[in-house]
Amino acid sequence: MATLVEPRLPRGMRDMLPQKMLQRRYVIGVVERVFERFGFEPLQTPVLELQQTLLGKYGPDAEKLIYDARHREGKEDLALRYDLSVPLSRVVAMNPELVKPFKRYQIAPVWRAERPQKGRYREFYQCDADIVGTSSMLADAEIVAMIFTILSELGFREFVTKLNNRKVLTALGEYSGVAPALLPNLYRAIDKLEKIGQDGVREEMQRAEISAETIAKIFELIALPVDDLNAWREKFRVYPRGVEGINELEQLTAFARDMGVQAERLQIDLTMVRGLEYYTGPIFETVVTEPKIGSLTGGGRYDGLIGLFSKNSLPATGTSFGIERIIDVMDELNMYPPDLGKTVVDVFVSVFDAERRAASLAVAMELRAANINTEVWYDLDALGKQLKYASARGIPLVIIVGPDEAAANIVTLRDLSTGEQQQIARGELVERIREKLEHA
RNA sequence: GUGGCUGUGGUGGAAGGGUACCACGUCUCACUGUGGAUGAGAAGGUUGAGGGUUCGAGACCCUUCAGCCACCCCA
Repeated sequence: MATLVEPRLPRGMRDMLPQKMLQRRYVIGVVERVFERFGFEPLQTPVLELQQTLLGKYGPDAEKLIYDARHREGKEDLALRYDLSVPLSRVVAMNPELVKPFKRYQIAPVWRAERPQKGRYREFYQCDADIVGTSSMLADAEIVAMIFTILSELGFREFVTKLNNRKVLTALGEYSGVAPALLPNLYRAIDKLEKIGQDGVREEMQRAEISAETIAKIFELIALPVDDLNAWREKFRVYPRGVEGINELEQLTAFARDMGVQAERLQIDLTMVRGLEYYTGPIFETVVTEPKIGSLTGGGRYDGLIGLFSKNSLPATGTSFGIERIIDVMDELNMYPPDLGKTVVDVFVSVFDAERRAASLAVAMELRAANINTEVWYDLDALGKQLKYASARGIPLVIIVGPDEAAANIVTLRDLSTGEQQQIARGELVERIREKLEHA
């Protein structure tokens, strides 16, 4: 006798039951449609990559979270993908014939062995859209405009995209004279400004052994008004990368405005840092402020990444939507459209008795042939039981084919939401049900 | 990865150390050509797992796993 195995899920992973899948499909559908409206095309890549493809791309902290995926007896060193940008870069490097600029989107699971929490899972979907092969700030701006379109269409009202530039951060380090080895610490500290305030950041820097003099210089910079880009340019006069970064930001926001993005939705934040090591230019992060739920997207320009896979380096920029967080929030606030049903099934065809079963099956198959999602009942049970089932499933329409109907060559159509019933001639079956579904 | 909190049948909750209870849900039956109602009944847990203390543990201790929160990091 086999011993029972306790059914359990691996840490940080979850099943998506049908009800949940309907919601996910809705969100993903919105995102997909907008991606395509902006000219992005789908791409799929294997969930496994060679370890060498992934290693050395994300920085040491992130790298620890990569799942090893070697086959017991296999010879290849494999890993579960950690994000979608690195696989994209690999694809672009392997397929030089792709017409540039290459715009693709990918909505697929990635794996990170982090400690799970609400809205943070070890297996989660990323929704990425990237543009490869242009250095134009218009590409970055288009990404930002697209983020806004998607969030608006999902029903979010208040959000703001924070913009910064890696070049500015680099210049900030140069200007203040931080030892290169301490740069990551510096960035980490700065990034917390909003959260822990100036004093907190100062303490953090002191702990990171950044000299008092350096700290003073950094605060001198941070204190500059963010909207006065000229002041920044002035400070960075002898640090051309910094000026370049500022210019890029200026251009990016100008382009975004040309695409109808409201000025107050863009916030240049020279203290915003994104962790991934491969970013080289503008970086962005969209924060939803009402309701206050924090960062829902993150992205930026990574002009060097493809060059790690190919002699022909190509500039690239893109964003990733935190779709899991979006779904969690939409669940909490019930932001799904009211017509998002409980089931995909439109019609339930009841079976009256053995004599009438063939008639019911014929009706069901006719509806299915007409592309109407239809279920039939399998056993010979009382009508009441069948209706109870349809009702519990949330199926909107029920068809009854009993002796009376068979004799008159009609069927009875019951609308479970209203309780209304009507007789329909067999010949008009599909047509009438279509009408009914459209009005629902 | 670090720290804290939590862990009881499918779900939500209850049980002052003495051998698990309630609600909802599920299933069956009745109401028998029509559901979400009602009535009757049933199944389902050894209290996340493992060990210990005790005459005796869901309750105390240890270990472990998981979830949640904070940190880290990030989507």
